[in-house]
Amino acid sequence: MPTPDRTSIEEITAAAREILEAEGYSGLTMQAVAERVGVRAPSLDKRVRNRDDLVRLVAEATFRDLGAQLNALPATTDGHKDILELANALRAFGHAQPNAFRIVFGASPTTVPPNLELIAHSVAALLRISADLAGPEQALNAARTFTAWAAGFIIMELGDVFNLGGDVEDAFHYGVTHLALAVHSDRA
Amino acid sequence: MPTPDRTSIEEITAAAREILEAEGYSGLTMQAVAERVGVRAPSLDKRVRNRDDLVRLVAEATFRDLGAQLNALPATTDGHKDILELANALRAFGHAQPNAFRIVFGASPTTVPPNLELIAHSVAALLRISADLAGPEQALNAARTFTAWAAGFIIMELGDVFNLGGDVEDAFHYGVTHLALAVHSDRA
DNA sequence: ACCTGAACACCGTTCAAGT
DNA sequence: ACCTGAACACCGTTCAAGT
Repeated sequence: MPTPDRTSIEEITAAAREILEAEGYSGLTMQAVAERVGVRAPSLDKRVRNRDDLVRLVAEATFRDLGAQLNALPATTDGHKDILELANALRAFGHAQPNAFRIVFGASPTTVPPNLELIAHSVAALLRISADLAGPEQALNAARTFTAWAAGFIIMELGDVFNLGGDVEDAFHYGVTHLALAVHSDRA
Repeated sequence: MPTPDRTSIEEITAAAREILEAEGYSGLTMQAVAERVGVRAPSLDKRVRNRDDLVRLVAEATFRDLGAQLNALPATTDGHKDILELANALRAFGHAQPNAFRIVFGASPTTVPPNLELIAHSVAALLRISADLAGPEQALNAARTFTAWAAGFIIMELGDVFNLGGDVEDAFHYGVTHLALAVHSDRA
């Protein structure tokens, strides 16, 4: 006799994301998710292979949201302005969802890379701006330089490892403007 | 009747570092460390407050080693050469101790910042090179830009999140050379 | 077909009891 | 003074039993 479903992948993922930010990475337990969606822990196994799989679901959903936000930014003809806006948006995203941000950028113990088309779509805006600044030949290198810097900065900021004083806000602005100039210099 | 010590903070820290790299962050358990140093888990409590404290010990020891390695690099009069060597050394360190590297740079769930003098000593070489390239005024901003980029790049590389093809080696070299040019440009 | 309780092997942490 | 076993409250995961 079939039993009606009491939860879904979507509900489980949403619950996991909330718990991750509220309770931290170690607080994201199968039992906590199960309780929130109203089932017992073993019942999650029907939709989620194991805890790593749950983390992967969170990472993919987060990455999708991040890509949507970055791609929705207005595109101007000024690459320097666009990259600053993109950096600010990425930073705001990291501050809003610090624990998910760490997972997406490989900083978490568990990392399962999302599928290629999701990646390609999520980095579209960054690649466009990078090509605009650095030229098509160096677009990927420029995009990776931006991403590495921004992800590293935000992860360190969230981890509270900027401990030598100075203005962190100023350091972020310094970084993005100098990076833009650097990757642009090849085209001069 | 006093009992002779059967272990020490140093031995515990060394064991923890080995286990961290061999078994991953979640494999770094009090029980595993206790077994390796030859005591029962509760006995660790005499020297280590809790698991977070154990992680802090690992982070500090790792940071100390990293600083020593970076400060031991030969200093030339060519800031561009020096920063490339430093970036390469940092990357080699990250590849040799990926899990500890993540903890040091705030990418891990638990982050307890080490004491200030340890930080100041460990980043001495980087600050010298940054001042050489960007001038004393912008040395801290330049150092933070370098560190954020390098840490982000290495964390992403270790997390295997560079999934769009291209040459990752080339991207690293592109990044460090363009960063050096960018922070140097203010002095021109 | 889905969900459950029970069970198992872990984990960190506390604490009274040993030496 | 240090170490231990026992205990407690967790955790992920498996699985036979229920509906």
